[in-house]
Order: sequence, then structure tokens, then C-alpha cells
Amino acid sequence: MEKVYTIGEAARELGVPASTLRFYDKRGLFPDLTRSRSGIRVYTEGDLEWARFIEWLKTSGMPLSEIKTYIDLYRAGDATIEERRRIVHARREAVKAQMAELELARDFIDYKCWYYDVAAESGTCDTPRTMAEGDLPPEIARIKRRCRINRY
Amino acid sequence: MEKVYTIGEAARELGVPASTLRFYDKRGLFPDLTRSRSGIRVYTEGDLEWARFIEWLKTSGMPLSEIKTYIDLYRAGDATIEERRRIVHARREAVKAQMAELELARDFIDYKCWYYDVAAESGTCDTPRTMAEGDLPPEIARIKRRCRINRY
DNA sequence: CTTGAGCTTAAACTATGGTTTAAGTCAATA
DNA sequence: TATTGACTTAAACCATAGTTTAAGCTCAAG
Repeated sequence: MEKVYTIGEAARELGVPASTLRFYDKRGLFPDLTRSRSGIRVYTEGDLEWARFIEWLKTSGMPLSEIKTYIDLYRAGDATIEERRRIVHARREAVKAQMAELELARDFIDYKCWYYDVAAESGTCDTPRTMAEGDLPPEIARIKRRCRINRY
Repeated sequence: MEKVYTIGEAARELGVPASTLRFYDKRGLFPDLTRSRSGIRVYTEGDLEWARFIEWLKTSGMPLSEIKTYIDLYRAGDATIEERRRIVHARREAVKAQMAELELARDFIDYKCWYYDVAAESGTCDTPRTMAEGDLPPEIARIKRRCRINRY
């Protein structure tokens, strides 16, 4: 017999509160979850794998509503393969876009780190703020231009 | 005289709704914003630059409450340089962590894309699902192991 | 057969980041 | 001078993603 888990055990296993698992269940995010005769949720390894799957989709930025859509398609069987394929491919593009945006944000933060490193050393923000463009490290000058930073 | 903007013009310039600029102002996120004699907000280029600054911090994942903290420190002057420096360095680490997490999520999605590409070609999810580990592309096998994917 | 930990539910509550609404003000134009 | 469009406010509303609460149920151990 495959090992099964109560909601508390599953929560410990997954590192989330049991209330979250109940919330997901209420939203229909566990396609195969069953109950004991007295109504207690019984989590199998397969259910835990669905939970990890949901975690990955959430990490990728997918809202619960779209996860629900995906799961409904999964329940409908092989006839929905194309639609699910479109969803995961769209998600891949969304993740790539998010990573590109984060890289820009990181550059901006890199500039601010440089700015405060210089300010801390000299005791005043005037030093980095009024520095001539030619005196900036080339990468910093590039970021300033790209992020439209003119004053600070 | 420097060009100034009404809230509607500033909103167009920044590509956000005017209601968002009012909301930010109410939260104290415009340290230098002034009003006309009749109470109308007057946005200068410097205020627009603060707005773009806020946008970058938001893109980096900083909550508005922490942006507010940062702005209060900015208003307090050079005595708070060290504290602001700590904030931007911490934000840099947070962005790096977020990028690393997104890379893992992208790998997971890459696996799902492969899965549905194979399923679509054969007409059934059984094909990718039951494929022997030795028949998987090496990168796909690696992701499956790392993401603890056993069934799907 | 009682006790206690852990399970059940619905509903209220929280936090974040806004958006919308209602009622009113201001300033340039017909 | 009346209209029109853009501005003002406070307060209500919204969506997302849960968390907490209150009241009650289940089940293994003593």
C-alpha cells in the first residue's frame, strides 16, 4: 500500500500551512484528492506531487485562477493537450520576460549600490550625484543613461 | 523655467493612471511634490524621476512600505546614507535570489513544454509520462530529478 | 468511555496595491 | 457668464492569496 498523509502531515512534508492546502482544495486545485469515510482529506504521493506542481506554477508567476483552468483541462483528458501546451508555452515566455525585467531592475539597483558606496565613503550624496559622466565607471554611466537617471 | 506637469500629463508621461500617482502621493512617496495655490499637484521633472525610481524599486520587488521607509530616510539627509546603503544592498541580494528562483521555475516549465510537445505529437500524455528515463533528453531527465517529478 | 490532538466547516479577517465613485472646485473657452 | 474638462477629496470597492476564528467532529490511547 502506498503511504498516505493527513493534511497536517502533507503540510509538514510540503512546508506550507495546512490552511493553504485546504484553501487550494476549496479552489479545486487537487484533481485527485479523496476523503476518508468520515470526511478527512487523504493525501497520496500523487497529491503531494500536484502540490509541488502548483508551487512551481506559482513560482513561475501563474495566478491560481489560471492554475485552476489548467487543472480543469487536465481532468478533461487527452483532448485538451493542445490547450495545455499553449498554456505552458505562454508561461515560458512570461517567465523569460519576467527574468529580462528583473535583470534591468538589478542593473538599476547595482547603480544605487555604487551610488551609496561612493556616498558612504565621502560622507555625502553630493559626491556620486554631481560626478562628471566621464568619471563614472563605464557600466555605471551606461545604466544611468538606460534608466533615465539624471539627478540622483 | 523648467517644464511642469499636471497629474494627467505626468500620468501620460509615465504610462500609469493618475489615480496611482494620487495613491503614491497619499502614501508619502513623492518627497518634493508641491501644489499650485489652488491645491493642484505640480509635477516637475524631478518628481517624474522619483516616479521612475519608484517604478524600478517596485520592479525589483520592493513593497511600497519599504519604499516609503527609504524615502523618509532620503528626506532625513546625509546622516542616513549608511542605512539607505544597507537597503539597496539587501535589495540587490533579494533580486539575485528571485532571479535564481525564476531560473528553476523556467526549467520546470521547460520540462512541461517538452512534455506537451511529445504528447501533442503522439496524441496522448502516456507517451511522455511513461517514457523510460534513458530515452529522455538528458536535460529533461535532469530537470525531472531536480523538481521531484515522478508521475507526470 | 473519556480525553486530547488533529480534523471539519463557513465566514470573517488580513495585507498589498491599487481603482472607482460621489460630490465638489477651478480655469480656459464659446 | 455658462459650459466643459481636468482637477480635488474621502471613502468605498476590487482582486489576489491566503490566515484566523469559532464551533463542532473523529479517532487512537489511556
